[in-house]
Amino acid sequence: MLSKAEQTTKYIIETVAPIFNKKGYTATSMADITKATGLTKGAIYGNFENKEAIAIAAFQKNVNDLLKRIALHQEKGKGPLQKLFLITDFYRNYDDYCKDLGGCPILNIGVDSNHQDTKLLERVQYVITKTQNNIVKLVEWGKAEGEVKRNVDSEKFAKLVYTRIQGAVFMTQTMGDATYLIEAANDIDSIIEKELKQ
Amino acid sequence: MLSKAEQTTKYIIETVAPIFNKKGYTATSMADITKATGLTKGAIYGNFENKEAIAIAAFQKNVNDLLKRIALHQEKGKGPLQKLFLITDFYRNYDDYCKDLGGCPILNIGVDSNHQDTKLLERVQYVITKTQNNIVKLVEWGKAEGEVKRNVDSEKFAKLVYTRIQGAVFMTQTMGDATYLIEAANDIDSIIEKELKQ
DNA sequence: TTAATAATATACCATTCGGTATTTTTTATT
DNA sequence: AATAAAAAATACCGAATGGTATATTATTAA
Repeated sequence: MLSKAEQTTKYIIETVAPIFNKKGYTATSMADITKATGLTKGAIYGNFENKEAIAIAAFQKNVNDLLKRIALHQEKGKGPLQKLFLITDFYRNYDDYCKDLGGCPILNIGVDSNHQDTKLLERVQYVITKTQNNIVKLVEWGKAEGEVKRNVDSEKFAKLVYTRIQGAVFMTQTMGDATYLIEAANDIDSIIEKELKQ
Repeated sequence: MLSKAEQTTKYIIETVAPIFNKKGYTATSMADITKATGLTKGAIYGNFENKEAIAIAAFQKNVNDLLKRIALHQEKGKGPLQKLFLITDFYRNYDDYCKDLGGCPILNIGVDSNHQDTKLLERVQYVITKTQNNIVKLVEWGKAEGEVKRNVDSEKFAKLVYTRIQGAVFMTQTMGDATYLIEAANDIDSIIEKELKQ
């Protein structure tokens, strides 16, 4: 059972996560936070050391939710190739997923934290690296299973996939046009078909 | 000849452009501006209506410079295909180009202005649309010259190119790794070779 | 050279900023 | 129900915020 403080901490993070994601670190004020939560500064600073700690917790929350959802979506398939297709499939509806968050946290905080907050930037870099490694593992698993050609450069492929997706995320988000993401997903799928599949 | 005020205006924009590009609209303060320019608020507000006007002028400056450089680079080639290759070639060194600016203005201001400043966002959207249209025109010109296959979807190709590049820009910028941009350029080049070339 | 005008500096405005010490309220334990 | 401990509210801090009215200085044209 969660203590009162733990409940409040959780409530603050959940309430404030989309605000930090939309406005960025500096542009989000303590007033924004107290107003949104209905709590006073005393309550906020009783649960967090400072504003940066709230921002980091908010980003972490958004990312954890995201990674869980991707992992969950992948469970629908069994082999490495099926799971790869399910990753691109997840991003087909990523625009909808992000709407509640106020945009993609990796993109938003990645850009916002650059030149501004090293701690946050490092966390973004960590998540990107981890996600790319997951793709690498799937490809290597695919090779072991005989589903994927042995000569495929898994690292290069993972970079391509993630870069292609994040580009589409940016375009969809700033142009307000979801077709960028859908076309990116289709594009990656056909690369898998043509260049990976054994 | 530029009047005193015009000189000052130009000086302010040039000085302040990288600051807004790095920190974003809200995080850039008037104090940042007066400190960087060595001018007082009187001088700044004598030349600009408000902070937003400075931010817009700064973004416009960064974009105009960028578009000029791309246009200049394209002049090195003659036909439509050569000019297409020169676009991707420009982005091979885009990381260097952006270092003085403090990042890619399209990416930075696109993300920063979303949910924050409609005027700025609209300008970003305009630049993206214009740049994509330039690629469309090159492909169509290529068809007319017989250099490009008739069945190529020029709109789709332009979206792919721009999305692929902006994704690489984001990755290069946040991971501090220029290979993303280089691999994206190589990737697009081989797409041109395989799918566009007659 | 002088007068009109344009450009910049100064001093100040109310408001908001992130943060904190203290008081009050709520919760949990006996 | 009484008490100790935890959590939240209040009231405040100095500094910084964007913006402005006015004073001063520099430029320009007659």
